Amino acid sequence: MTTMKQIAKELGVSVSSVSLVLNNRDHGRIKPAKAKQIRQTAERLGYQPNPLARSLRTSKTGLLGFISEDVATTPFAGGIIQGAQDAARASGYIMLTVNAKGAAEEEEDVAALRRYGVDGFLYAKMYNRVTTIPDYLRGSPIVLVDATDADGVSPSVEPDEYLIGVDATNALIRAGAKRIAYIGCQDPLIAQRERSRGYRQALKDAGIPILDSMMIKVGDNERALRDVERLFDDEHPDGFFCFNDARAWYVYESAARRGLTVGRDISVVGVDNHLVLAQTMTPRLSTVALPHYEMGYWAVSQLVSNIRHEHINMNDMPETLASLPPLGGPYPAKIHCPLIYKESLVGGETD
Amino acid sequence: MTTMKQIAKELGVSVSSVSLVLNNRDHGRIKPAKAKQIRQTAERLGYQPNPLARSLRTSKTGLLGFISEDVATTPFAGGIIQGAQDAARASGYIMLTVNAKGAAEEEEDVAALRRYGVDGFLYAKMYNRVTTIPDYLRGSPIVLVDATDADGVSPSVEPDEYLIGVDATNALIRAGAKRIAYIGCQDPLIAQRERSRGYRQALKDAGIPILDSMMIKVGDNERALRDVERLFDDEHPDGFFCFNDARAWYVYESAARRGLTVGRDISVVGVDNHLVLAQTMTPRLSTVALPHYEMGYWAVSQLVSNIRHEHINMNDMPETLASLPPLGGPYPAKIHCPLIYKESLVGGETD
DNA sequence: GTGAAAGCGCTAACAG
DNA sequence: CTGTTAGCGCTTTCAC
Repeated sequence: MTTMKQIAKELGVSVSSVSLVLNNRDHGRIKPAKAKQIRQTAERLGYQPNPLARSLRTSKTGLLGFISEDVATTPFAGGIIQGAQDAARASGYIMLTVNAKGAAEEEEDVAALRRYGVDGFLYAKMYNRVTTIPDYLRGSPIVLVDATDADGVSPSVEPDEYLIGVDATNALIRAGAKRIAYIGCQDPLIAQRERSRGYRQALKDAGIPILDSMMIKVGDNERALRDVERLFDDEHPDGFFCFNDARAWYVYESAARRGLTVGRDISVVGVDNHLVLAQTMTPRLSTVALPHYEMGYWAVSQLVSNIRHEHINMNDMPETLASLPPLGGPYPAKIHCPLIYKESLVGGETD
Repeated sequence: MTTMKQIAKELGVSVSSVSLVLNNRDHGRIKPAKAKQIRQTAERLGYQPNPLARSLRTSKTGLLGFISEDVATTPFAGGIIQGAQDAARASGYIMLTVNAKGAAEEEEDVAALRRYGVDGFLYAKMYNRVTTIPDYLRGSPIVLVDATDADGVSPSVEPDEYLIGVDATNALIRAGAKRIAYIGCQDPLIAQRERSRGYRQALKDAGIPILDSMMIKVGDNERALRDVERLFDDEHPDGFFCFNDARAWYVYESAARRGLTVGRDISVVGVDNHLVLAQTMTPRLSTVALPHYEMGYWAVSQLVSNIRHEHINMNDMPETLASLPPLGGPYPAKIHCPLIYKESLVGGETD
C-alpha cells in the first residue's frame, strides 16, 4: 500500500500538497504542473487512500450499517441486500451487515457498528411492518427498509401493496377470468390488508361483484389445503389471486386433484415471496414480484443523500430504478417502490 | 465516545498506562491498585475502544470480507451469511459483505475491502463447485464456502453430498418403500453426482436392485413434469428421492393428478434447496437440509483461527456445531459439514 | 511501575 | 502557492 508520504517524498513535496491534490481541493492552491505530477505518481504507484486513517480525522468512514432480522430464513433478504450493496458501491460506500436474533443482540451489534463509526444505518424488516426505531439507534442517519416508522419521522422504503392487489386482479380480469378468488393469509399484515383492498378496488372498477365467499384467509397447513379445496368445490373460481407462493401451491394441488390445469382451465397470479413455483412453473404461473432489490437500492440512495445532504442523482441509477418518480425532497418520509412483473401469461395455452 | 485520553486525564495518569491496563498487558507493569482504578473509570465512562484507530497501529481491523455471488437469487445465501455472522460476532469480528456480478466487479470489491484492511476473506459460492481462487485474492487468509479449491490448497467448507444421498435413500427404505426413484437434475453438479452415488450405495447396502429406469435427470420446465409423469406410469415407484424442491414439486403435481397422496400412497424426501414445499407441506414432505448456516459458521471459525494462528475453541460453538468432529489441524484443507434433518415423517399418516 | 514521545495515514488550520 | 504543525485514538518503545 503506497501512502501519501511516499508520494510526497518521491516528488520532494509536502504531504499536505499531496492530500489537497488527491482530494481535488487544489483549485487555485497548488500549481497545475505540480498537481499533475502528483496525480501521475499517485497513479504510477497505484496509490489507494486509506479510508480508516482518513476517518480518524474526518469521522466519516464510508461504512454503512445494515441491520436485519431473519436473513437466514427468508428468501427476500438477498434481494434487499443486493440492492443495498449495489447502491452502496455506486456511492463509494461499503456495508457492514449484522443480523440480530433479539433486541439484546441487536443493541450489542449496533454498539459494535457504532464503534466502527458507520455513517448511517439501514434498518430492514423482512416484511412490511409498523416499527418503532429503538432508542439505541436514534441520533444517526437511518432509513427503514420494508418497514413503516411508527412515529412517521424516519424515512422508509416500502412496497406498494395496494397496487399489487389492483394489478394482480386486473391481470386476471384481462385474462378473461370471471370468478376471481382471493387466497389471503391469516396474519394481520399490512400486505394482507392492502392487497385485499386492491383486489376489491379492481373488481369494483371492473363492475364485478365482490363476494365474501370468494375471499378466504388461510394459514400454512393441511387445513389451508382443505379450505382451498372447499372454495374450489363451492364457488368454482376460474381465477386466483394468491397472497404468496405457499397459497398458490394449495391452488395447484387442489386443481391437480380435480383434473384442472393451471394456465388452461384456471388462471393464477401469485406474489413471489418465494421462488420455487415461479422457477418451475412459469409460464403457467404469473407472478408479481415484490421490489426487494429496488427497496434496498433506494434505501441506501436515500441514506447516502441524507448523510451528504445531497439530492439523489437519478443518472447513476440502474435503468429500472431511474424510471421511478423522483423523491419529494431531501428527507422524504416514505418512498413507495414500484412493482416488477414477470411472465404475464395468465390463462394462456398450456404448452 | 470516551477515549483513553479522557480516562487518563480524569485519573491523572498517562495514556500508555490506560492502554496497557485496558488491553490486559499490565501484568507486573502497572500497580494493581492503579489498574483497578483505571478499569473502574473506563467502565463508569462507558469506554469503548476505537478499533479503527487501533488498526492504524496494529494493522488488524477486526473486519472480515465476505465475497459472494448470487446472494440475490438464492435462498441459500441467508443461512450462510447468518452462520458466518454469528461466528464473527462470537469472535469479535464484523463482516463486510460484497456481492459481485462479474469478475471485474469482484476485483473492484476486493480492492475496496483491502483498503478497509480486512483481516481475511470468505469466498462463498451458492452451490458446491470446483473453484479457482482469483489472483487478486491470493496472499490473504481465505476460506472457501460451499466450494472446492481447484488447487486443493485453501481451506474450504462443503456439505457432504454423498451422505445426503445415502441418508435420504435410507429414510425411504425405512419408511417401507420398495420401489425407490431418484429424481435428479441435468446439470453436472457435484451435488448431483454425489447424491446419486449415495442413492446407489444405500440401495446396494439394502440389497435392492439398482435400476437405471428409476433414476431420471430432469430440468426445470414442462418437459420435466412430463418425464416425472412417465416415470410414475412406467415404474410405479412408491418412494422418491428428489434432488431439490423443484423436483419434489413435479412429484407432487404428478401424484395429485393420479389421485395419489404423498405421505399415504407414496413417500417423498427432498433436499430443501428451496423452502416453499418444506414450509407448506410438512409433515407430508421429508426434507434433508443442506448445512448452510453451519458452513458459514465453520468457515468463519476456521478463518479466524487461521488469522490468529489459534485452534478453534469448541466450547464457544452453538450446540449443533459443538458436536461436530474437531478439525484436523490448524489449517485443514477441507471440512465436511454434517446434515440437518427435518420432520422425518416419510410415508406416515396423512393427517 | 510509569510517563513521555513517536508514529500509524490522513486532514486541516495556519504561516509564510 | 506551498510547507509546517497539530492532532484524530491508539500502541509501543524507551527513558526515568
